[in-house]
Amino acid sequence: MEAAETNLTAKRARGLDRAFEILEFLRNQKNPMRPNEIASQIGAPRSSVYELVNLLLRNQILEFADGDGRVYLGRKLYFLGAAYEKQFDFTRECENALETIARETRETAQFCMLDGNKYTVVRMKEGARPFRISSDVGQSVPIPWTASGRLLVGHMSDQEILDFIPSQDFQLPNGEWLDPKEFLREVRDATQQGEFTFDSIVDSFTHCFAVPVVNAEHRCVATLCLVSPREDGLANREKYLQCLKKAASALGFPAPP
Amino acid sequence: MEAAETNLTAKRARGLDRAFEILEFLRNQKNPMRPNEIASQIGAPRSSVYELVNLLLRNQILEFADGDGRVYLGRKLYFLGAAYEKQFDFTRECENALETIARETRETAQFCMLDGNKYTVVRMKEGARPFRISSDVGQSVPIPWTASGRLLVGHMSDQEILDFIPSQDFQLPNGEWLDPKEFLREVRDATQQGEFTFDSIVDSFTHCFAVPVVNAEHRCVATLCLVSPREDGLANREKYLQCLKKAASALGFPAPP
DNA sequence: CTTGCATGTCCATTATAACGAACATATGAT
DNA sequence: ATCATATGTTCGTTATAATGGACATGCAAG
Repeated sequence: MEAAETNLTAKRARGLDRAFEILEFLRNQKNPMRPNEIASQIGAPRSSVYELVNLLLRNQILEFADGDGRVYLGRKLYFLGAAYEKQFDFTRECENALETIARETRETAQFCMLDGNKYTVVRMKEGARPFRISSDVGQSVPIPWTASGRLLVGHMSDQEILDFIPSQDFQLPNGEWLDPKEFLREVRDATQQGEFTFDSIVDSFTHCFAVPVVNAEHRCVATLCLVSPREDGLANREKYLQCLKKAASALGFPAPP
Repeated sequence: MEAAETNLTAKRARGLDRAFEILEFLRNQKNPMRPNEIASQIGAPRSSVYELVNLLLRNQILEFADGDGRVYLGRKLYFLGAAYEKQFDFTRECENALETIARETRETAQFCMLDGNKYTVVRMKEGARPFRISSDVGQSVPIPWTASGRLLVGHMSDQEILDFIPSQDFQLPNGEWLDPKEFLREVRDATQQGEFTFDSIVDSFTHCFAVPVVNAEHRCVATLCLVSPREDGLANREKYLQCLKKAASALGFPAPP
């Protein structure tokens, strides 16, 4: 056939990939949905989605969520996730660390990791202030928007980083574009210093602190961070950083992910 | 072809099913394994397993666990599991319930559900005794071996139950066989009473209490149970049951799974 | 050295999975 | 009544995924 020049000729997607696309989509929607709706939203053939959804239902990876045909993530995923958590048991130590940090600083403490090529808050402990600053656990956020992002990609080469982060993620919430060169500089700097702090890009009133949690190979596999009102952040900078670093070094991490 | 009489002619397995078979296998092994090893253990073609493992690695469903080719359940599963947990938020209430029960009784309290056609402990709070009785969270156990099992299948018909539970699961750990008829009687009785207690089948020194946690349709979707030394169980029977039932009725459950 | 085993890669074959399009049905708006 | 939209099902076609077997490598036992 002639139209071979662009290989965008609507390739067939693999069942496995579609399946995980469905799971990821439901995770982002945070609500049960109809197969039909899923198909149209993710741009997949309906017949394929129906078949996959049935397969996933059979495996308890999905479950019917209401008596009305809507499906959502299933129990099996919980069990598998729990098994992961048990093996790489960051939770327990992590919870302690966040507890300590939140108590000592009275600010909101977070434990963050990469989720694919996005940043996400895995665990959070809100601070003790009357007006607390918090964010959603499990949300996927563009890496360049976050302080932690500067540390989490520190083990990659410049080229790898640029290939890894979707280019549109350099557009900040206010519409401005962050120069990738500038970002790379900050990455190198942050990684070398073992810290990164800045006035948050995603709003106008918070200051963010991030320090790396490293594994045996000295690779940053997660971060501990603190979100504070700007003036308090500036006033307590050294104290906060020290608190974070102490907690981070106490978190012993095993294998290289 | 002639050999059509048995359709055991080594059908091709579906990628998705094999994939989940791999995940489930790793979950049971509780340890990272080589693709090769996985293939031989689950009796799947090596080439298929290698291809699937690579696909799963790409999707972060699996991760390399040591620098040595071994793979284990990945971070994405944790995130998906967390999303499930958030939607059907049994965890928070559940933790409270277990806490209360364990405090009031000083015995080990558990929150249990079905995992496919097995019984599993989802959450546990150990009691306050000098010698505590506990069991592994996340282990799959034959339904007939447990007190909770009598309640968890209560919504099915006799025939459905017998089809659902693998027949060899009626063989108890000591080798004896439990008569399915007897089991069905106990199921009906337990479901009607809203409780089941017995001297545990899996050991010689514990007594188990189980009460149902029901959803809006009055279907048992989980159980709360208590594991105590036999004499204490007998001595405190009414008190323990009342404590469990109070906690169970406080656990409000939403949709039908 | 040879042999065997465990591990990983590559490739041709063919059973089948993903797909699109047609069909079926209900619901609500015009 | 008519149309549009959302939902779910069925089926034939064809691209391709699952498979077995050949090949390559490293390592340890004989």
